[in-house]
Amino acid sequence: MVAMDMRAVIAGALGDALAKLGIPEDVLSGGPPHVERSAVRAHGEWSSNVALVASKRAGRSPRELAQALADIIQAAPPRHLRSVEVAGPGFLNFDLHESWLHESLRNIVELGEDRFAVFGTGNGEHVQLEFVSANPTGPLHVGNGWWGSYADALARLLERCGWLVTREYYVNDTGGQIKLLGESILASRSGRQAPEEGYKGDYIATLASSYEGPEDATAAGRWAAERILENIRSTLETIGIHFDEWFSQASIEESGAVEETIDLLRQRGLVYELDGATWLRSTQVGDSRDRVLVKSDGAPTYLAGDLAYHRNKFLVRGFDRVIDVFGADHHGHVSSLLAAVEAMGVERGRLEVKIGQMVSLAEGRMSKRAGTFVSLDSLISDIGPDATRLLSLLSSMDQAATLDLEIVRRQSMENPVYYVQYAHARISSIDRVRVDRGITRVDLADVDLSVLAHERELEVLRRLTELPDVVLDACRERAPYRVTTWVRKLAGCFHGFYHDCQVMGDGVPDGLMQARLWLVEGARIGLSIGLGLLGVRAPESM
RNA sequence: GCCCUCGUAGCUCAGAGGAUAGAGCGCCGGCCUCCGGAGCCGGGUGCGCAGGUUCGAAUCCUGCCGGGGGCGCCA
Repeated sequence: MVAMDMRAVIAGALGDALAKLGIPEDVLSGGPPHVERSAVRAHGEWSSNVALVASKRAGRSPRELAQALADIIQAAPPRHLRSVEVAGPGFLNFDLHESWLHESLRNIVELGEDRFAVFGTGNGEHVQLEFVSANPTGPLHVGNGWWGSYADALARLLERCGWLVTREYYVNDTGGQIKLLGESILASRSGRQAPEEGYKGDYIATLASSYEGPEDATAAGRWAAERILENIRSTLETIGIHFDEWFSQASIEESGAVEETIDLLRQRGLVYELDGATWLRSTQVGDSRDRVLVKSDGAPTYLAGDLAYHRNKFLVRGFDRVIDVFGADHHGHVSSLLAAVEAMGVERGRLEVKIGQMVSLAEGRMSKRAGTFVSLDSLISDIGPDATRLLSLLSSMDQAATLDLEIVRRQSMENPVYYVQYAHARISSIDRVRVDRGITRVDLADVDLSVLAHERELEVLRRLTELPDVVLDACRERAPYRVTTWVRKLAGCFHGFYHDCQVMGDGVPDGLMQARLWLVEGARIGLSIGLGLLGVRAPESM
């Protein structure tokens, strides 16, 4: 069954009313009509701007048109409608009877965690999500965790909205960086000075002490990269990030796919030779400068490998859509990638590149040079996996963020992680008390929900009804932090309810207790879905 | 210099064409015969600047100012 959709009910009533006035719905000036939740309670539960956008077409003033629509709707009101009023410049405000919220709660409980706020928008299309993809030359930093948490939460949103998602890590296991890594290992092993620009962390010495392979930079580099990658994998596992595929750059270079890709681009007249190197004429497809594909020493550039990789994604494996999530430091790479992929014949729009902004810590700049580099591992052991995820998903990834660790170290309400998890723990606690007292929850069908009339109760219910919109918006906007914002609001409503409305107790009549038990169950479902999307545990006790 | 991105409360951030711009922290003050006080309630400040589009702009467009990032035969 489908969750009750009040927007559809109201939009339907408006459509019928417009039809009665002889106004076609599809050609309105001033943009599409909206039916949305009122920002202010005094404006009813829902409101619509339809009279504002249709007034020119109708040849009547917005308020006049709104009144005409209101009259028609009043004459045959849809279910749950208490009143419809014209307000402001011509808004229609719909005030609903609380039965709307009671029916919604029934729907939510019946659908449950697995079906409430689930959509088929993606239609089973296959999306490849590439993220983290950090060079296996050192431990992950805080930014990798931040962008990784973003991407993984986005994957969960896409899955809930009907896409099939492959999570993939592109492993830069070849090229100059690996050789440099190997040189650093070899230098450390024999007590020599690390090479200029080489890798110098403690992990280099640790690795070097157990390296028993040949005195060959590439061999040593590959050996070290494998071990570092294993550590990266396990770090990501601790914050709930699991990849379906670890795609090796070396494998694509060795397979001949790079040459095939360059041939493909050459056929389109986009490749030329200069100074012994092979160049991509990317300026012809919208880039700011041409780029080298094959260096004069014969080795392919990172771009060439990446283009072959993207050709593989689209033209070999046939993903319908690809989303790359890169850190801000990969920014310079984006325009050439987009341009070249389009030049391969992949329609613009099938490749999306999301760039995460830089992250800093409130208690000190994060800088490799200054030696204040903070590893993701140390962050996780400091504040825990849940806080690491939630902190990363607190705000938009488009904005450079400052993480305040002091707050999430506290075990109190100021800490958003505790705030939302505690709400869930309280729900579980209520259920434990219920069982201890031998109270049975009556079948929902036999419970009268109309006794839920306290403002605290209604707030929780209203919030719950927003979740489907939140999921859809967050997915479409690629903005998982919107789920976080909602979860925090729901938790807030729940704490307020819990404070003012005792569920079980001497003064609480049986009927009200039963209704409240179901409200608590609804809140549990909403919190579980939200936290699940964020990859944050929903604990039963804390 | 060019490209991208972001400027919202003292701080960290929501709001992304709608009506009176919201939270948390910090600061001040209330509330414990109560399923977990790890909580709840109240108190006030703000859309970087200037134009434009629109019935309506924090939101879209242009310019400027400011922060961050990028512009390698590195990845």
